[in-house]
Amino acid sequence: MAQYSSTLDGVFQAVSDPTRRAVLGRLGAGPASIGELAAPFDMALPSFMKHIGYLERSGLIRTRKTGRVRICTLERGTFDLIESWLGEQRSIWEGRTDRLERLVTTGTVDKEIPA
Amino acid sequence: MAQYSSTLDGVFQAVSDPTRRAVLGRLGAGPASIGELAAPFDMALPSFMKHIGYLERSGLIRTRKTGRVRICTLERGTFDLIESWLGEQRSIWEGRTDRLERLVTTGTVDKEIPA
DNA sequence: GGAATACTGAGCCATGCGGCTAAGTTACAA
DNA sequence: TTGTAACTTAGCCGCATGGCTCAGTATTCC
Repeated sequence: MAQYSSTLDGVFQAVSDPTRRAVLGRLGAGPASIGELAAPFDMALPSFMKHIGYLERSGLIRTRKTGRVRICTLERGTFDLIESWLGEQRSIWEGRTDRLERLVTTGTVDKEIPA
Repeated sequence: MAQYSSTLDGVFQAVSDPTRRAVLGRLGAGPASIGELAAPFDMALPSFMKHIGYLERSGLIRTRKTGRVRICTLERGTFDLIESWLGEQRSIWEGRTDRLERLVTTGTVDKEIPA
């Protein structure tokens, strides 16, 4: 229901777990219910639901409930956060010092999406 | 000394912390000592050293000690792990089902670098 | 040699994560 | 209306993370 703000922290954390990456892979092929998503894993449902929770809070997926079934869909746009961070990193290597200056003075390279 | 094996788990985990991302940003401009790297952060040195440890274990940086100073350098190649994962993800969206099949049967999209 | 610099190691603490079970709740089916 | 299916909530457990302090080691400088 609520729109979760996607942060690099949250996205990278979400994606650092193999179970969650597998779920993202599956959802890349199209929406699926919790039950379908959970099936391949030898894990109790409540445990699996925690993973879904992280993915949703990170903004990488969205879910909606229809009847007694919850359907999950991929939020492809959120992956751009990762890509743009990679790009920034590489642009630093290239020696574009404009951004570097800010980095040295503020000690951060974070770029968060506006809520 | 030891070559650490870079896994997606480790790399994403390492990169999910703002302090560590800032360090990577700084190192993008060239090697630096622990002291130089730690300076911008309001944090005790041993705490900071833990971050360096994670970065090194993930394979994102390398360090060597010269005299009493430890110098850190970026391992740019490790960033490719992230990029290739993004690429795989996108190729699933494109509908290339070869990889998808493996995904559905094994329940994983992991790709680890051989030790 | 003695002091200062630059880490390093040991260990404590609070919180978060990834798993579990047991007991709800809600919708669909018979 | 009585089940059953598909989550959901609550709460427990052990380990990891991110911070700290305090003490130790190893270089370098005077």
